[in-house]
Amino acid sequence: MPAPNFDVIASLAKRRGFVFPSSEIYGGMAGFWDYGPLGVELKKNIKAAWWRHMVQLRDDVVGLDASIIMNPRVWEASGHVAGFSDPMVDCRTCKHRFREDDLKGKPAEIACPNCGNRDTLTDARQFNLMFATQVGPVADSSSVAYLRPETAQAMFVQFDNVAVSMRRKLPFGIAQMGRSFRNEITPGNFIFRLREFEQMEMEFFVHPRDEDEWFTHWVAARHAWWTDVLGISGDRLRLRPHEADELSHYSKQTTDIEYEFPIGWSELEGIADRTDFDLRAHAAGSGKKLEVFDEASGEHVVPYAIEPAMGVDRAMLTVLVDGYTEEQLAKEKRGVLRIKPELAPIKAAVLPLLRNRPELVERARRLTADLRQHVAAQYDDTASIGKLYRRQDEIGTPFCVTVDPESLEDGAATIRERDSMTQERVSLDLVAQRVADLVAGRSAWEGVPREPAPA
RNA sequence: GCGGAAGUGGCUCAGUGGUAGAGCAUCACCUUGCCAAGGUGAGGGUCGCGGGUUCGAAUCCCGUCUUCCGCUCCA
Repeated sequence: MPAPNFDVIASLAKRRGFVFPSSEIYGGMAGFWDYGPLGVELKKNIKAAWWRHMVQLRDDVVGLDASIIMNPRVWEASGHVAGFSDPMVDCRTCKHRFREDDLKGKPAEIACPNCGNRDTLTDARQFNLMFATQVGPVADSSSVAYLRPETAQAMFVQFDNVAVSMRRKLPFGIAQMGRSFRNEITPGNFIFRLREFEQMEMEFFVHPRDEDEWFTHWVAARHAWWTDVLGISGDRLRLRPHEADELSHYSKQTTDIEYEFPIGWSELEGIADRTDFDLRAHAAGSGKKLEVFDEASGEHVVPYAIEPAMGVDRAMLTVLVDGYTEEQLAKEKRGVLRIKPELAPIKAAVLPLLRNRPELVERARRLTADLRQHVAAQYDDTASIGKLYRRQDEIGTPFCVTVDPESLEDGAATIRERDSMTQERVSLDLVAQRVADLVAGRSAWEGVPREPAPA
């Protein structure tokens, strides 16, 4: 079965409380979306899985949580004020659009490269992708500040504070997750391209001589994370090295991790070799040295940064798209969200077989409270048992616990697993622990490098 | 931002000038003994928003917002 279209996922996401259009009752807002009750859980779990792998399991990466608004000089030094903008020129005749810097000459003086007509090109229109705001009571040019278009810069700007306070030597990384803002010309494709989004980025600082092997290491490690931790289908993922002419101004080599969406292969994460571009830029901009002492060579070096950078929202979209399947039943089709238990918003649902038996309902509710001590759990008795299963299948709940009249006698309940459709009878007192163990056991980490690979 | 298409209850859609309908979903009660059973009943839309034409507009016109496709861009 091919990956479902975005509208199928967007529909499910809204209907079941994962993602809502931002400020929908006022007509919405392009490029902005809200995460509903289940969406916030799924997103939180994805972020936790990243942090766990990126920071907790490694002894060479530390975290950072920087402010969204920084001194505007940060963005001047990084090149974003000047370079994070795209002067565009349109052809009024053939409707083609060009980047101004791709044109050979001034728009007013040349013919359209596409249709050949003259006097048809518009003037270049500036489009800075950074949102600007004002800091302080007086709104003038000196109070202009920007919402960060990426989280990365803070890790370069705070490089020295982190290295010194944490007594770091090369190689080491700084990881950060947080909101970024870009005034995209064309947001869209559900939550694929947003104007406000959340990034998870890590700058791994290495000695320049180790650049290539660490780059290779991180490409492999990040790919493994998508398949093994998020459980994304390997055959819908690919690694795509950038051609020389598509590299960013700061990058020496970049490899994208792409997923085959219905809209085509699209970038989920980029692993970029940013060299010493950023540290040097901020050293020059601030006048403060950003370097480390290398004992082996007895020299001060400006480290190279290998950067795995991904979008949280895209990860969530991918988990939904990749996990969604439809099964054709006798007269209806059922949607099933097959996602890793570790990521599921609800780990277990307690479903009484009958709801007109007070003692049964009471026991099931008590079991739910029990489960909540271990995992996110939910109680539901508002439909027939089959329908209750379907509901949970559609939102990705891996385990359903059925309490039946026999439970009151044998003190046991049935745990049904979504993916294997197997059932096991477990003592009521042990259900919570058993579910917790199952969730942990089904979220294996095999194949994911936990230790730094290159010596 | 440009070109094209679209915007009716939570979802999918019908309704093209005369005071909003269906299926599914949701809720309540009854029923229901394991994978979207059944019965009865209920709630929910003024038709994206604003303006105009008209005795009267979801239906015509203008504007606007949003969504989708393409250009473009990136996490």
